[in-house]
Amino acid sequence: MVRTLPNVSEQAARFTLVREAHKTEATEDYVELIDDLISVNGEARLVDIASRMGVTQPTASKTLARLQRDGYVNSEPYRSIFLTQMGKDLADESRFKHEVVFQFLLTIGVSKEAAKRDSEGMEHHVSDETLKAFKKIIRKHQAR
Amino acid sequence: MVRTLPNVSEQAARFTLVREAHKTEATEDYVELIDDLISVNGEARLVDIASRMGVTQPTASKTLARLQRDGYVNSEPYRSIFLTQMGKDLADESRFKHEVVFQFLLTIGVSKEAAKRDSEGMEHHVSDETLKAFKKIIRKHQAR
DNA sequence: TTTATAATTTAGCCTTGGCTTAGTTTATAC
DNA sequence: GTATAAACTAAGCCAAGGCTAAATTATAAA
Ligand SMILES: [Mn+2]
Ligand SMILES: [Mn+2]
Ligand SMILES: [Mn+2]
Ligand SMILES: [Mn+2]
Repeated sequence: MVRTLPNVSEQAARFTLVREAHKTEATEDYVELIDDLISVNGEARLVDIASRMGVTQPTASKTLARLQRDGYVNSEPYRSIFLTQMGKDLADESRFKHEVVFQFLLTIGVSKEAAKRDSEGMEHHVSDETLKAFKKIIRKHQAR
Repeated sequence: MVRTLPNVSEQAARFTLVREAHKTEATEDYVELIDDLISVNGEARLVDIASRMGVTQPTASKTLARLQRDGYVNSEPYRSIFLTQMGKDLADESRFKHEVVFQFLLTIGVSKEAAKRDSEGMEHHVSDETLKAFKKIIRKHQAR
C-alpha cells in the first residue's frame, strides 16, 4: 500500500538519472576489463574481451568502435586495444568504485560469489555519498 | 593493479546476469509505478505514467504495449492501464525489494534524497542473499 | 614457404527504448 | 450540444547492443 506518490518531477529525475547511468555502464565495464587485461597479459585482445564480457566477437568489436569514437580507446585494425588517458582514468575510477562495493558486501556478510555478482551491477548505481557510507563501514570493520 | 584475472566463464556469467537484470528493469519499474498510481489515484493513466517515468507519452505507450504483449498489463485503447495477476505479483515483489534497499541506505546514514536516487537503480541488481543481509542490518538498527 | 587455423572485420538482421510529428478519440467547458 | 483541450495512438526515425554468416588478415604449423 502506497498512500502518497512522490513529487512528479523529482521521481522523473530519478528515473532519468538511472537511464544516464545505463548509458555509461558498458563503457565502464569495458575500460576496466581492458585495463586488467593489459596489466596481467601485457595486452588486450578482442578475443579475450569478448569471451570475458560473455558476448560474441562482432558484438565486442562494435562496442569497441563506439569506445574509440568516444575517445576511450584506440587501436589499429587487427591489433590489440589501448586505453587513452581518458579511458585509463575512467578504468581506475570504475575499478575503485567496483572494489569498494565488493568489499562492502563482504563486510556485511555476503558470500564472495554473491558479492562478485551483485557488485558488477550495483557499482553503476552508487552515488559518491553512498560510496562514502560504504567506505566508512568497511573501515570500521577493519579496525576491529 | 590487478595481479590475476578471474575465471573466464565465471566472469562472463556475471556480465550476462547483469544484462539479464537490465532486460527486466523497465518492466519492474513500470508495474511498480502502475500499482502505486492505482492504489493512490484509483487508476493508472498513460499521461501520469509517462510524466513520472520522465519519458514522452509515445515512449510510455510503446513500453506498455510490450508489457501487455508479455502479460503484465492489459488495457483497452484510450483507457487506463490494469495489472494482470502476474503484473501485480511482480509489482509487489519489486516494491518490497526497492523498499528494503531504500531503508537499508537510510540505515547506514545515507541521506533521504541520495537513498531515493540510488535505490532506484540498485534495486535491480541485489540478490536474495544481499537483500537478506540488508534486512538483517535494518532489523538490528531498529532494535536499538 | 606454403597451408591451415585463429583472430578480426564486415554486412546484415533483430529488439529495446528513446524521440518528433501528426492524427484520432475522449473529456471538458461553454 | 458543440467547440476546444487533453489524452492517446500511429508512423517513422535513431542509437545501443545483441546475434549469425561470411570475408579478410595475421599467426602458427608442417
Ligand atoms: Mn566494474
Ligand atoms: Mn559492472
Ligand atoms: Mn522500484
Ligand atoms: Mn528501479
